[in-house]
Amino acid sequence: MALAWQDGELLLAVPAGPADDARPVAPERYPDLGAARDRLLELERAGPRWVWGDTRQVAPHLLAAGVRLRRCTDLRLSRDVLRRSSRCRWPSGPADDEVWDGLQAPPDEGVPSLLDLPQLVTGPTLAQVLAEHARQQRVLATAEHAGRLRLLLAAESAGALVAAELKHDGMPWSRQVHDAQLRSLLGEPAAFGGRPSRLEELCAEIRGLLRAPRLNPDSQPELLQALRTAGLGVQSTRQWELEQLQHPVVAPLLEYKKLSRLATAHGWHWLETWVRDARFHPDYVVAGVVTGRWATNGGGALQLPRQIRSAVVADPGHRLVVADAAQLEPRILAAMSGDEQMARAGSGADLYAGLVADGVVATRPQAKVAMLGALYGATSGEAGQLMPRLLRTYPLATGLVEEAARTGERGGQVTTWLGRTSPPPSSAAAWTALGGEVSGADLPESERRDARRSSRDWGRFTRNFVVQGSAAEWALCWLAGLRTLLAGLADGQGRAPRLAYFLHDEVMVHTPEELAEQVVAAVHRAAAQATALMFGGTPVEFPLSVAVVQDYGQAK
DNA sequence: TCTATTTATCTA
DNA sequence: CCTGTAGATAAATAGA
Repeated sequence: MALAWQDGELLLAVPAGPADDARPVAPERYPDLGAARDRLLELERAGPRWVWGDTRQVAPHLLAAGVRLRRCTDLRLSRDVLRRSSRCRWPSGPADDEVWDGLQAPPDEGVPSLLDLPQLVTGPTLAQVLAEHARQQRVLATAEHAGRLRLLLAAESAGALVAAELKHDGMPWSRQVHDAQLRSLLGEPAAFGGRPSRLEELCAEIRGLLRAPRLNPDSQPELLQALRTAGLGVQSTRQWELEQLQHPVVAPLLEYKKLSRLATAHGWHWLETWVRDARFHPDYVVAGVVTGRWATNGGGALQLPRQIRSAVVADPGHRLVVADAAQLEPRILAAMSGDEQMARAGSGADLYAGLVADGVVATRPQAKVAMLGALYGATSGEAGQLMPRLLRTYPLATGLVEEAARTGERGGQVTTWLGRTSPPPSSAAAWTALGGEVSGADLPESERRDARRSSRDWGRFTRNFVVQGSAAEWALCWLAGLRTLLAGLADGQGRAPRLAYFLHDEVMVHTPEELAEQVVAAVHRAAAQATALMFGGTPVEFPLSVAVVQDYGQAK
């Protein structure tokens, strides 16, 4: 069931017979989405997987028309995965590269309407959509672990639908609570974009203490100069370095920096820009991070400071169900590597407590440091010291990330559980230089040192890639499954729970109060489904911490 | 004057 | 010998 915008029309290719019947069919043509709406809903009843070029160009208009389709294949996202994956061979030769590589997110001009669609949308033609889909199916037919790749593409495409819905539905946001919180922390806002009153007070205090009456504390060079003139031998103005100092200016300066950050990143200007109709409408970028995590375009949705989370308030008669996957990355590592010892350590709700029980470390904070050190590639400090025991106790789990690191250091590429492959290292020169040692023998020492360093840097990247990327896949499967389960829920008045937020390993659902317990159950079911889909009968558990709250500030 | 980089701080 | 991953965002400043 393929769909494309072409020459100002909506074209629909509906297969005449069974899926393997390749007879060409004449496309159905509609002048706009409104005209096609009833036909789309009729076809949707059979539960098809819709195929289109780019969800960003289709879903906003479907949502504006009140149409929520269940399943799709986003050919742009699928193509990006398949072209890079080491589990399959992308064919060489002409492949409409310029069409697919040039796809841009449509401009964000408020709510899309039914009428202005054809002008806004430029994308692949229906013929190009069908050709690309056929190409991807051929590639999948001969792929290794094709089932995993298909799961990844389905999850990624479902994620694209979720991202569009999150933006459309928005996150409940209380201007009143946000404004009150800003006023209590920052004081009165300034009329002409100047500093809020509390920041102005702190600025005056800092200027007095440093005897620098014209100092702008937002200017790093000016501030550094002023600190040195006051006799403080600092190298930077970073928080951790300032904290070491014994000087009356430190306290107001640190407070100024913290509040200044809040004012500029999530202050009144942010509120005006991003919140309308009591909803925050963030612009998520699916697979915007190389590891497959999501990114955002403006609005800072993935960096909402804890200070203002209490402004996320459920509507009257509603609740927020906030769930996060506890210690997701180490558990993913245990499942991927089949490390039964680590699986046992994670059999309770707290994997770090399990590490203590295994005698690897003495305390829970040490367990956390050691585990993160293994995932990130720490070699020194406390994490480095704890590493030998971790390696000995969990040889399979730690072996997997060590191997990924070695591969990266050699300039190789690594692949996640479902099949997303890391990019090749950027500067080929560094690898030949390192390379090994043979060809690099006549290079100056400084260049060999640079090469060794970038080799190790890349090793840390590939080490983390396999775990972060596979965790992102689990989270995507969880999210997609939850979306499907939520679609079946509604209260007596036809009100439905809606996904409201997604943050790497955390989801939020905005739901009518009487459905809250069903949503909690759905969140758990979706997690169990994600685990089974990805890892079959793994002994590794993926516990959630779930809270039903009135506002986001009450969660965690 | 406009664009690119640096610095700092926020998130998992 | 090296000194833990992935990002976004804004303001100030450096450079064309």
